[in-house]
Amino acid sequence: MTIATGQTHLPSCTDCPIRHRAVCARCEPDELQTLDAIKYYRSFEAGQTIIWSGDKMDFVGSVVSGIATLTQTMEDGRTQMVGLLLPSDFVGRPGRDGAPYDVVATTDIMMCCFRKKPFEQLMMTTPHIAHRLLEMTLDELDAAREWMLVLGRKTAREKIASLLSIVARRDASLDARRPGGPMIFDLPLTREAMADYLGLTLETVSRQMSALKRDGVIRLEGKRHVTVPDMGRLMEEAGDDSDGGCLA
Amino acid sequence: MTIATGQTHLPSCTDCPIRHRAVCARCEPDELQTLDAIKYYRSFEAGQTIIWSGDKMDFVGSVVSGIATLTQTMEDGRTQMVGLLLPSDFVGRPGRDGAPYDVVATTDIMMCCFRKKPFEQLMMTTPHIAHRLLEMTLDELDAAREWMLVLGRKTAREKIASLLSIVARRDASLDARRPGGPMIFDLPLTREAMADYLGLTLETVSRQMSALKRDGVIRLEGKRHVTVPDMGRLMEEAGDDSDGGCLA
DNA sequence: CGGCTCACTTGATCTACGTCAAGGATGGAT
DNA sequence: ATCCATCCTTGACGTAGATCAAGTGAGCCG
Repeated sequence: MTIATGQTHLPSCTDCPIRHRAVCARCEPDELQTLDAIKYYRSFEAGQTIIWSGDKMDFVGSVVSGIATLTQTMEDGRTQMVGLLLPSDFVGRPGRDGAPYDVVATTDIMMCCFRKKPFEQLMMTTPHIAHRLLEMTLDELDAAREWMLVLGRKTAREKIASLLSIVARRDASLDARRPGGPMIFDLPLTREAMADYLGLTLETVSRQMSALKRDGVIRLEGKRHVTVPDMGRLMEEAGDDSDGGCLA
Repeated sequence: MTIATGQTHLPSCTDCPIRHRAVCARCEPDELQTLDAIKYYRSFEAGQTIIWSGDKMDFVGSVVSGIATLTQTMEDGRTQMVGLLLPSDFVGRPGRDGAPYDVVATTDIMMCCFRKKPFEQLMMTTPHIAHRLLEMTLDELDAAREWMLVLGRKTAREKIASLLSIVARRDASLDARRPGGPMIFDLPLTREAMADYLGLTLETVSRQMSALKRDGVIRLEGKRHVTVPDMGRLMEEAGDDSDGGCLA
C-alpha cells in the first residue's frame, strides 16, 4: 500500500481502525466527536523524516499503517534506535514542545494525528484520556528498560533473537498462529536498521542471522521473510525465559 | 544518617522536604491534606531489597534521602541497572500491580509512600496529579532512551564520563557550584554497581576511572570522592555536546 | 596488635565483535 | 539487455573490553 504524501480522507475516530490500542480506545461517543474535530490523517513515504530531533512538535498521534523508528544520533554519526513504532503505537509528548529524537518512516506510513494544543485541552477535561496516556507511557518505559538489558548485557546472538521474538509477537496479526505453531513474518527493517537497534554493526547482524539459520532456529526466504519453527527455542536463544518485553 | 528500618514520624506533605519535584509539588492545601491521610514514611538499610521483581506493589512514593537502584537480572545472573533513584525521584506504577524489576537500596534510604489504592482514587479525581505523573513518566522515558544510546553506542570511557556527569549534575545540591567552577561530589555507587549500570565489568570501570584520573579529567580522593575541575571537558569525554540526559 | 573482609587496582591473556575489503543478489531505470 | 544502486553476505584481521589472577589498602573486630 503506497500513499502519496499529504492529507487524505479516512474514516473518523468513531470507526478508527486502530481503536483497540490507541488513545481513543475507551472514549465515549461524544468524546470521539471531539477527537474527530481535531484529527487529521497524514502519510509519509519510506525514508522520510517525520520529525527532526529538536523540532517543535505540533501534533500527537498514532501509527495507522507502516513502520517508523525513533533514533538518536551523536555528532560523529553513531546512531542508536530507541524505539520502533508499529501500527497502533502512539507518538508524541503531551505537555512537551520539542522532540528529543528523530522519527523516521522506514516504510510508507499513515499517521492519525491530533493537533497538540486542543488535544492537551481535551486531556485536561477528560481524565481517562490522561490515564490512557499514562498507561501507554508506562508501557513504553517498561519496553525501554527491557531493551536496556538487551543492549547492556546480551551477546550479539541473543540480541538478534530478542529482536526477532519482539517482531514476531508484534506481528501477531499475520498467519495462522496456533499457539506453538510456526511464526511467519516479514522483517520490517534492513540489516543496518537492526544493527542500529541492537548496538551492533550490520556485518555482525548478517553473520548472526546466518548462524541462526544454519542452526535451524529460523528459516529465511529471501532476506526479509522469516519463519520461526519453534518460538520457545527462539526465546531460549534470546536468553528470555520470561515472555520477553515488547518494545512499544 | 542512619535510620532504623520501620515506620517513623516525619513532617507531613504540607512541609514535605521534597515537594519541589515530587507528586505533590503543585497541590492545593486541601489536596495535601488528602495526601497526608494516606501517607507514611518507611526506611530501609543499605543493601536491602525494597521491592522484588514480580512482587505485588501496594504503594507508590518518592525517595526522601538515600539512593536506590532499579535492576533487571537474567536467569544466569547477568544484571543490568535500568534506573537510579535519587532523592525526590518517584517509584511506582499507578494502575499496575507487579513490579518489573528489583528496587534495591544502595545506601540507607528513607521513602515517602502513599498507599496505592487510595492514591489511584485520588489521581482519578485530581487531574493535575495525573498530569504530574505523566510528566514524570515522560522524563523517565527520555532518560531511559538517552541511556540506550550510552549502552548501545558509547565506549567504556564515554560511558564512565556519562555516568559521572549525570551524578555530578544531579548532586547539584552540594558545594559552591559557580557555573564553570569545579564540581565535587561523592559517588553513591560501588565500582560493581557502576559496571551494572554501564553494561561493563568492574575491572573495566576501575581501569577507566584510573585513566580519567591520569588524564586530569577527574581527581579522586579515596575511591568515591570525585572532583571535576572542568565539567565541559567531562561532557566532551562523554561524547555529549548536548547538555546530556539526566537519568531519573 | 594481627587477622579478616570488602572494595578496589593492576597485569596478562583471551575473545567477541568491529573494521576493512571483496563479492553476490535483486530490482528499477534506460 | 545492461547498467546501476541497494542491500546483503562472507572472509581476514585488529582491538576494546572480558576474563582470570594477584595484589593493595582501609575499616573492623577480636
